[in-house]
Amino acid sequence: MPELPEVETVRRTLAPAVGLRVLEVWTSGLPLRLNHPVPTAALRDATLGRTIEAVRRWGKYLLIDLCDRLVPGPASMLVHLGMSGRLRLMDASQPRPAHTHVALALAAGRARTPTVELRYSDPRRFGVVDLVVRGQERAHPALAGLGVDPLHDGLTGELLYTASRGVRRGIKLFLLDQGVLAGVGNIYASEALWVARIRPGMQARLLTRPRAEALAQAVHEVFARALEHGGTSLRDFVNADGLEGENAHYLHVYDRAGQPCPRAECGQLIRRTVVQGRSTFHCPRCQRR
DNA sequence: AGACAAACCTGTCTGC
DNA sequence: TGCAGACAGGTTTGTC
Repeated sequence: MPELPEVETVRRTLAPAVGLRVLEVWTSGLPLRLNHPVPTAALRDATLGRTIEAVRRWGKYLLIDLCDRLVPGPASMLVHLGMSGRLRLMDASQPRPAHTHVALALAAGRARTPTVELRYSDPRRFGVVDLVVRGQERAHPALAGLGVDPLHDGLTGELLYTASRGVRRGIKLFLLDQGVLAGVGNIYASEALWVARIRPGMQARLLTRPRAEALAQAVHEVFARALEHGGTSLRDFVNADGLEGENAHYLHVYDRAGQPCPRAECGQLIRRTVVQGRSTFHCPRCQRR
Protein backbone atom coordinates (compact mmCIF):
# COMPACT_ATOMS: atom_id res chain seq x y z
CA MET A 1 0.00 0.00 0.00
CA PRO A 2 2.17 2.80 1.23
CA GLU A 3 4.95 4.43 -0.72
CA LEU A 4 7.20 7.24 0.43
CA PRO A 5 4.52 9.97 0.64
CA GLU A 6 2.20 7.74 2.66
CA VAL A 7 4.97 6.63 5.02
CA GLU A 8 6.09 10.24 5.45
CA THR A 9 2.49 11.22 6.20
CA VAL A 10 2.37 8.56 8.91
CA ARG A 11 5.71 9.80 10.28
CA ARG A 12 4.41 13.37 10.54
CA THR A 13 1.15 12.35 12.17
CA LEU A 14 3.08 10.32 14.75
CA ALA A 15 4.58 13.54 16.13
CA PRO A 16 2.31 13.54 19.23
CA ALA A 17 3.93 10.25 20.31
CA VAL A 18 7.32 11.92 20.68
CA GLY A 19 8.11 12.45 24.35
CA LEU A 20 5.77 9.72 25.56
CA ARG A 21 7.04 6.77 27.59
CA VAL A 22 6.36 3.09 26.89
CA LEU A 23 4.51 1.43 29.77
CA GLU A 24 3.45 -1.86 28.21
CA VAL A 25 4.25 -3.90 25.12
CA TRP A 26 1.79 -6.34 23.60
CA THR A 27 2.22 -8.53 20.50
CA SER A 28 -0.13 -10.91 18.71
CA GLY A 29 2.47 -13.64 18.32
CA LEU A 30 1.65 -14.02 14.62
CA PRO A 31 4.55 -13.83 12.17
CA LEU A 32 4.83 -11.00 9.63
CA ARG A 33 6.80 -10.84 6.36
CA LEU A 34 8.71 -14.00 5.46
CA ASN A 35 7.23 -15.72 8.45
CA HIS A 36 9.34 -13.60 10.81
CA PRO A 37 7.86 -13.35 14.27
CA VAL A 38 7.89 -9.95 15.98
CA PRO A 39 10.81 -10.18 18.46
CA THR A 40 8.63 -9.65 21.50
CA ALA A 41 11.25 -10.11 24.22
CA ALA A 42 13.80 -7.88 22.52
CA LEU A 43 11.10 -5.32 21.80
CA ARG A 44 10.23 -5.19 25.51
CA ASP A 45 13.89 -4.83 26.45
CA ALA A 46 14.37 -2.03 23.99
CA THR A 47 11.21 -0.08 24.66
CA LEU A 48 9.77 -0.64 28.15
CA GLY A 49 10.25 2.40 30.35
CA ARG A 50 11.88 4.30 27.53
CA THR A 51 10.72 7.44 25.79
CA ILE A 52 10.03 7.91 22.10
CA GLU A 53 12.64 10.41 21.09
CA ALA A 54 11.99 10.81 17.39
CA VAL A 55 10.37 9.13 14.42
CA ARG A 56 12.51 8.90 11.31
CA ARG A 57 11.83 7.57 7.82
CA TRP A 58 14.15 5.84 5.41
CA GLY A 59 12.54 5.05 2.07
CA LYS A 60 9.40 3.14 3.02
CA TYR A 61 10.75 2.24 6.48
CA LEU A 62 9.97 4.03 9.72
CA LEU A 63 12.39 4.14 12.63
CA ILE A 64 10.97 4.91 16.04
CA ASP A 65 13.87 5.99 18.24
CA LEU A 66 13.76 5.16 21.92
CA CYS A 67 15.94 6.42 24.70
CA ASP A 68 16.18 6.62 28.45
CA ARG A 69 17.02 9.77 30.37
CA LEU A 70 19.84 7.98 32.22
CA VAL A 71 20.91 5.29 29.78
CA PRO A 72 21.12 6.54 26.21
CA GLY A 73 18.87 4.24 24.19
CA PRO A 74 20.64 2.50 21.40
CA ALA A 75 17.52 0.99 19.87
CA SER A 76 14.97 1.95 17.27
CA MET A 77 11.85 0.07 16.35
CA LEU A 78 11.84 -0.59 12.61
CA VAL A 79 8.48 -0.69 10.86
CA HIS A 80 7.55 -1.39 7.23
CA LEU A 81 3.86 -1.24 6.40
CA GLY A 82 3.97 -3.77 3.57
CA MET A 83 0.71 -3.63 1.62
CA SER A 84 -1.91 -3.37 4.32
CA GLY A 85 -0.05 -2.21 7.42
CA ARG A 86 -1.32 0.66 9.54
CA LEU A 87 0.45 2.47 12.34
CA ARG A 88 -2.00 4.37 14.47
CA LEU A 89 -1.99 6.42 17.61
CA MET A 90 -5.22 5.66 19.40
CA ASP A 91 -6.82 6.38 22.70
CA ALA A 92 -5.99 3.46 24.98
CA SER A 93 -9.69 3.00 25.78
CA GLN A 94 -10.58 2.44 22.10
CA PRO A 95 -10.78 -1.20 21.01
CA ARG A 96 -7.78 -2.41 19.04
CA PRO A 97 -8.35 -2.69 15.29
CA ALA A 98 -8.68 -6.18 13.81
CA HIS A 99 -5.32 -7.75 12.96
CA THR A 100 -3.35 -5.71 15.46
CA HIS A 101 0.08 -7.29 15.90
CA VAL A 102 1.94 -4.82 18.10
CA ALA A 103 0.69 -2.31 20.65
CA LEU A 104 2.85 0.02 22.75
CA ALA A 105 0.95 1.61 25.63
CA LEU A 106 2.21 5.16 26.14
CA ALA A 107 1.98 7.82 28.81
CA ALA A 108 3.33 11.29 29.42
CA GLY A 109 5.92 12.01 32.11
CA ARG A 110 5.72 9.92 35.27
CA ALA A 111 2.12 8.80 34.75
CA ARG A 112 1.46 5.14 35.61
CA THR A 113 -1.63 4.75 33.44
CA PRO A 114 -1.32 4.67 29.66
CA THR A 115 -3.39 7.25 27.82
CA VAL A 116 -2.65 6.28 24.23
CA GLU A 117 -1.46 3.22 22.32
CA LEU A 118 0.72 3.06 19.26
CA ARG A 119 -0.79 0.17 17.31
CA TYR A 120 0.50 -1.72 14.31
CA SER A 121 -2.18 -3.62 12.42
CA ASP A 122 -1.68 -5.56 9.20
CA PRO A 123 -4.28 -8.02 7.81
CA ARG A 124 -2.01 -9.39 5.08
CA ARG A 125 1.06 -9.54 7.31
CA PHE A 126 3.45 -8.43 4.57
CA GLY A 127 4.94 -5.81 6.87
CA VAL A 128 7.98 -5.80 9.15
CA VAL A 129 8.44 -4.95 12.81
CA ASP A 130 11.97 -5.36 14.09
CA LEU A 131 14.70 -3.65 16.08
CA VAL A 132 17.81 -1.89 14.89
CA VAL A 133 20.76 -0.49 16.75
CA ARG A 134 20.94 3.27 16.44
CA GLY A 135 23.91 4.33 14.37
CA GLN A 136 24.19 0.87 12.88
CA GLU A 137 21.09 0.96 10.70
CA ARG A 138 22.99 -0.40 7.73
CA ALA A 139 23.69 -3.59 9.67
CA HIS A 140 20.02 -4.52 9.33
CA PRO A 141 19.43 -6.52 6.13
CA ALA A 142 16.30 -4.54 5.26
CA LEU A 143 18.21 -1.25 5.33
CA ALA A 144 21.59 -2.46 4.11
CA GLY A 145 20.85 -2.16 0.41
CA LEU A 146 18.59 0.89 0.37
CA GLY A 147 19.37 3.53 -2.23
CA VAL A 148 18.91 7.28 -2.20
CA ASP A 149 15.92 8.73 -0.37
CA PRO A 150 14.54 11.49 -2.62
CA LEU A 151 13.41 13.63 0.31
CA HIS A 152 16.63 13.62 2.34
CA ASP A 153 19.41 12.93 -0.08
CA GLY A 154 18.47 15.15 -2.97
CA LEU A 155 17.67 12.97 -5.94
CA THR A 156 19.39 14.32 -9.05
CA GLY A 157 19.20 13.59 -12.75
CA GLU A 158 22.89 12.80 -12.62
CA LEU A 159 22.26 10.01 -10.13
CA LEU A 160 19.53 8.45 -12.27
CA TYR A 161 21.70 8.81 -15.35
CA THR A 162 24.72 7.16 -13.73
CA ALA A 163 22.77 4.35 -12.06
CA SER A 164 20.93 3.45 -15.26
CA ARG A 165 24.02 2.89 -17.45
CA GLY A 166 23.94 -0.61 -18.90
CA VAL A 167 20.57 -1.46 -17.33
CA ARG A 168 18.43 -3.28 -19.86
CA ARG A 169 15.32 -3.53 -17.72
CA GLY A 170 12.44 -1.17 -18.33
CA ILE A 171 12.63 2.26 -16.71
CA LYS A 172 9.59 1.55 -14.54
CA LEU A 173 11.26 -1.47 -12.95
CA PHE A 174 14.40 0.61 -12.50
CA LEU A 175 12.39 3.23 -10.57
CA LEU A 176 10.88 0.50 -8.39
CA ASP A 177 14.33 -0.82 -7.45
CA GLN A 178 14.72 0.23 -3.80
CA GLY A 179 18.47 -0.16 -4.11
CA VAL A 180 18.53 2.77 -6.52
CA LEU A 181 15.75 4.98 -5.18
CA ALA A 182 14.22 4.23 -1.81
CA GLY A 183 10.54 5.05 -1.66
CA VAL A 184 9.09 4.86 -5.17
CA GLY A 185 6.32 2.27 -5.48
CA ASN A 186 3.83 1.20 -8.10
CA ILE A 187 1.58 4.28 -8.06
CA TYR A 188 4.26 6.96 -8.17
CA ALA A 189 6.38 5.11 -10.74
CA SER A 190 3.53 5.43 -13.25
CA GLU A 191 2.85 9.00 -12.14
CA ALA A 192 6.45 10.20 -12.45
CA LEU A 193 6.89 8.61 -15.88
CA TRP A 194 3.77 10.39 -17.13
CA VAL A 195 5.04 13.73 -15.82
CA ALA A 196 8.43 13.12 -17.48
CA ARG A 197 6.75 11.83 -20.69
CA ILE A 198 8.70 8.56 -20.65
CA ARG A 199 7.24 5.21 -21.73
CA PRO A 200 7.32 2.71 -18.81
CA GLY A 201 8.87 -0.03 -20.95
CA MET A 202 11.80 2.03 -22.27
CA GLN A 203 15.11 0.41 -21.39
CA ALA A 204 16.71 2.29 -18.51
CA ARG A 205 20.08 2.44 -20.29
CA LEU A 206 18.49 4.60 -23.02
CA LEU A 207 17.80 7.41 -20.56
CA THR A 208 19.58 10.55 -21.81
CA ARG A 209 20.95 13.20 -19.46
CA PRO A 210 18.11 15.66 -20.12
CA ARG A 211 15.47 12.97 -19.68
CA ALA A 212 17.13 11.73 -16.49
CA GLU A 213 16.92 15.30 -15.21
CA ALA A 214 13.24 15.49 -16.17
CA LEU A 215 12.57 12.19 -14.41
CA ALA A 216 14.29 13.29 -11.19
CA GLN A 217 12.20 16.47 -11.24
CA ALA A 218 9.08 14.39 -11.89
CA VAL A 219 9.69 12.17 -8.86
CA HIS A 220 10.11 15.26 -6.67
CA GLU A 221 6.97 16.76 -8.14
CA VAL A 222 4.68 13.76 -7.67
CA PHE A 223 5.97 13.20 -4.12
CA ALA A 224 5.47 16.86 -3.16
CA ARG A 225 1.97 16.82 -4.60
CA ALA A 226 1.06 13.61 -2.76
CA LEU A 227 2.45 14.95 0.52
CA GLU A 228 0.36 18.12 0.20
CA HIS A 229 -2.71 15.92 -0.02
CA GLY A 230 -1.76 13.62 2.85
CA GLY A 231 -0.98 10.61 0.64
CA THR A 232 -3.03 8.38 -1.65
CA SER A 233 -5.79 6.19 -0.21
CA LEU A 234 -7.07 3.76 -2.81
CA ARG A 235 -8.16 1.19 -0.27
CA ASP A 236 -6.29 0.79 2.98
CA PHE A 237 -4.06 3.76 3.66
CA VAL A 238 -4.74 5.97 6.65
CA ASN A 239 -2.38 8.19 8.64
CA ALA A 240 -1.62 7.77 12.35
CA ASP A 241 -4.88 9.58 13.17
CA GLY A 242 -6.90 7.13 11.08
CA LEU A 243 -7.61 9.72 8.36
CA GLU A 244 -7.43 8.90 4.64
CA GLY A 245 -5.28 10.90 2.23
CA GLU A 246 -6.84 12.94 -0.56
CA ASN A 247 -4.26 12.37 -3.27
CA ALA A 248 -6.26 9.72 -5.15
CA HIS A 249 -8.27 12.63 -6.58
CA TYR A 250 -5.10 14.18 -7.94
CA LEU A 251 -3.45 11.21 -9.67
CA HIS A 252 -2.71 11.80 -13.36
CA VAL A 253 -2.83 8.25 -14.73
CA TYR A 254 -2.81 5.61 -11.98
CA ASP A 255 -6.07 3.63 -11.98
CA ARG A 256 -7.40 5.84 -14.78
CA ALA A 257 -7.44 3.39 -17.71
CA GLY A 258 -9.87 4.53 -20.41
CA GLN A 259 -9.99 8.11 -19.16
CA PRO A 260 -8.54 10.95 -21.24
CA CYS A 261 -4.94 11.99 -20.61
CA PRO A 262 -5.09 15.06 -18.33
CA ARG A 263 -2.90 17.10 -20.68
CA ALA A 264 -5.53 19.33 -22.26
CA GLU A 265 -3.89 19.30 -25.69
CA CYS A 266 -3.66 15.48 -25.67
CA GLY A 267 -6.85 13.76 -24.57
CA GLN A 268 -5.64 10.31 -25.67
CA LEU A 269 -7.09 7.54 -23.52
CA ILE A 270 -4.92 6.25 -20.67
CA ARG A 271 -3.83 2.66 -21.16
CA ARG A 272 -3.30 -0.05 -18.55
CA THR A 273 -0.56 -2.61 -19.14
CA VAL A 274 0.94 -5.25 -16.89
CA VAL A 275 4.67 -5.09 -16.11
CA GLN A 276 6.03 -7.89 -13.96
CA GLY A 277 2.51 -8.70 -12.94
CA ARG A 278 1.77 -5.18 -11.74
CA SER A 279 -0.66 -2.63 -13.13
CA THR A 280 1.04 0.13 -15.06
CA PHE A 281 -0.65 3.19 -16.55
CA HIS A 282 0.54 5.52 -19.28
CA CYS A 283 -0.59 7.79 -22.09
CA PRO A 284 0.30 6.24 -25.45
CA ARG A 285 0.62 9.67 -27.06
CA CYS A 286 2.54 11.69 -24.42
CA GLN A 287 4.80 8.76 -23.54
CA ARG A 288 5.84 7.41 -26.92
CA ARG A 289 9.54 6.99 -26.20
C1' DA B 1 22.05 -9.14 -15.47
C1' DG B 2 17.48 -9.89 -15.75
C1' DA B 3 12.92 -12.02 -17.07
C1' DC B 4 9.36 -14.45 -14.99
C1' DA B 5 6.50 -16.85 -11.71
C1' DA B 6 5.25 -17.95 -7.30
C1' DA B 7 5.09 -17.10 -2.58
C1' DC B 8 3.66 -14.69 1.77
C1' DC B 9 -1.97 -13.44 3.64
C1' DT B 10 -6.54 -11.28 3.95
C1' DG B 11 -10.13 -8.38 2.26
C1' DT B 12 -12.92 -6.55 -1.35
C1' DC B 13 -14.97 -6.26 -5.59
C1' DT B 14 -16.89 -8.34 -9.99
C1' DG B 15 -19.45 -11.39 -12.59
C1' DC B 16 -22.17 -15.38 -13.01
C1' DT C 1 -27.77 -14.42 -1.75
C1' DG C 2 -23.86 -17.17 -2.68
C1' DC C 3 -19.69 -18.38 -4.56
C1' DA C 4 -15.55 -18.53 -7.45
C1' DG C 5 -12.02 -15.78 -9.30
C1' DA C 6 -9.41 -11.68 -9.90
C1' DC C 7 -7.01 -8.22 -7.84
C1' DA C 8 -4.59 -5.08 -4.35
C1' DG C 9 -0.09 0.33 -2.93
C1' DG C 10 5.49 -4.67 -1.31
C1' DT C 11 9.27 -7.69 -1.21
C1' DT C 12 11.71 -12.17 -1.44
C1' DT C 13 13.03 -16.40 -3.60
C1' DG C 14 13.81 -19.68 -7.10
C1' DT C 15 14.23 -21.09 -11.98
C1' DC C 16 15.65 -20.36 -16.43
